[in-house]
Amino acid sequence: MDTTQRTDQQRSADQRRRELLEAADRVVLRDGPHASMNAIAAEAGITKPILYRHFGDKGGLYAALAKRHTDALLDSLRAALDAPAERRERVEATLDTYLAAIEARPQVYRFLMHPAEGGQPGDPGFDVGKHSAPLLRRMGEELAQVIEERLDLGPGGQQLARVWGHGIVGMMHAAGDWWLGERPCSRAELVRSLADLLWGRLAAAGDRVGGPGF
Amino acid sequence: MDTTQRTDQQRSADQRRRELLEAADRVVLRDGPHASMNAIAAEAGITKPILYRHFGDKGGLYAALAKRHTDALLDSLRAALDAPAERRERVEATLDTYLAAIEARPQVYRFLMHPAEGGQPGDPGFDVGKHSAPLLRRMGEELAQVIEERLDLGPGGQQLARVWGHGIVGMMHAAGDWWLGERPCSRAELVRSLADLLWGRLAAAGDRVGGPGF
DNA sequence: ACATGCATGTTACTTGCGGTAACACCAGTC
DNA sequence: GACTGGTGTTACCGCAAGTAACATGCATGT
Repeated sequence: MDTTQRTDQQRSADQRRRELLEAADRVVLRDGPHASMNAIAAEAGITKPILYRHFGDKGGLYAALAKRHTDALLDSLRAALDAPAERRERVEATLDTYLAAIEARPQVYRFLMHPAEGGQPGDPGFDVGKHSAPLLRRMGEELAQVIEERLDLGPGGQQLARVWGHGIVGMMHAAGDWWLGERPCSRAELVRSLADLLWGRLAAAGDRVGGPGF
Repeated sequence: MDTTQRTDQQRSADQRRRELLEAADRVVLRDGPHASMNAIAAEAGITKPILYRHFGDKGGLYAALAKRHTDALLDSLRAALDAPAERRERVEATLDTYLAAIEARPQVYRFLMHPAEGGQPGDPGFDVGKHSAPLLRRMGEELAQVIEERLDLGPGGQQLARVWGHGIVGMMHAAGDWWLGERPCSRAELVRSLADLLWGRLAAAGDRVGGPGF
């Protein structure tokens, strides 16, 4: 077994894989998550079985595709999270980074959020929590880690950080999703409003005249 | 055209529709969102074409099904939101109501959150925002309305309330989804942590030793 | 009584997609 | 020149969505 040959083959295989992923990317970007394996294969200039040899099944391809974009987005977010500025500014930068990303490529975003597969055909249907958008989970965990590292939350802080991580990510996601659909305001306003929410303005707001507040 | 006859037919049709929906409910609860039209028809003791006559297509059936559960859940949430207590207590009650619901029937919850269809086959693929879980949207709008009605948020308050409504719902959803999968703590603890987040504890927390905070 | 609607139900089909089996080609290696 | 391993193909299976086309029960109008 020659090492150089093996390396060459490996490199070429990886190269091929990357090409296939880029083709798949184009198709998903054009057709949305409904893209069929046939269409992807055609875009790549080949036929289905090759895709299956490389990625196992559709879930595998989608997972690989999702990983690429998720990694890229997470890198951006980490950069915003690590910027040298005070807390509020960092939070706003992170929110804005995420929103800018989904605004720039809504198709990709939509694909990442709704893989809509994940469950093996033979599953006894009860895997809630595992399949819902891995991107959200990864972002949640990442943010949780940052929070836990940098904030002093007292006893039980680690768990609190995880809850907050997932909660904040979910807030960002849902608000972004809604905003992307209705565009009721500018991105900057949205960022500001969300940061205000996280800064406790909900608790601080006064009651309206006429009854007890929410 | 006799009115009584028409009414009778209508009533019977509605009755049938309800029966079909309940059968579909059972199947979805048992098999998850992968339930096939054949399976649902079999459960109802009939065959496919009848389902299609009643609901148009699978999306129609799923939409009808989702509406039932969404309405039910929203009623519960409204009750929690309207309880006679102070703001923090209401928020906690609302969070707890939602979490209790998804905890009690994860299959239903999962079905509601991942319809995974929605787009017409002929769509020119760019309807981001419309298809992602109608339940989240409805809850967001509902909460926004409550917030706007009861809180004095100053100028731009209406828009702020909408952002917050969707944001809070998203936070609740994502945290609940994660919690349901990992069960890292009790429901009460989760509720408390999320309420703390909304109450500004993130902004108030002190930096950890060794560097600027998040 | 008989024909006319009309809703309800069926069987049998088409279409399209995920996934696979079997075969063909084209390097390099012994 | 036979052997091996990777790349590629065509042709197929299974399954689920969705659709004709036909059959039946039951009220009505003449």
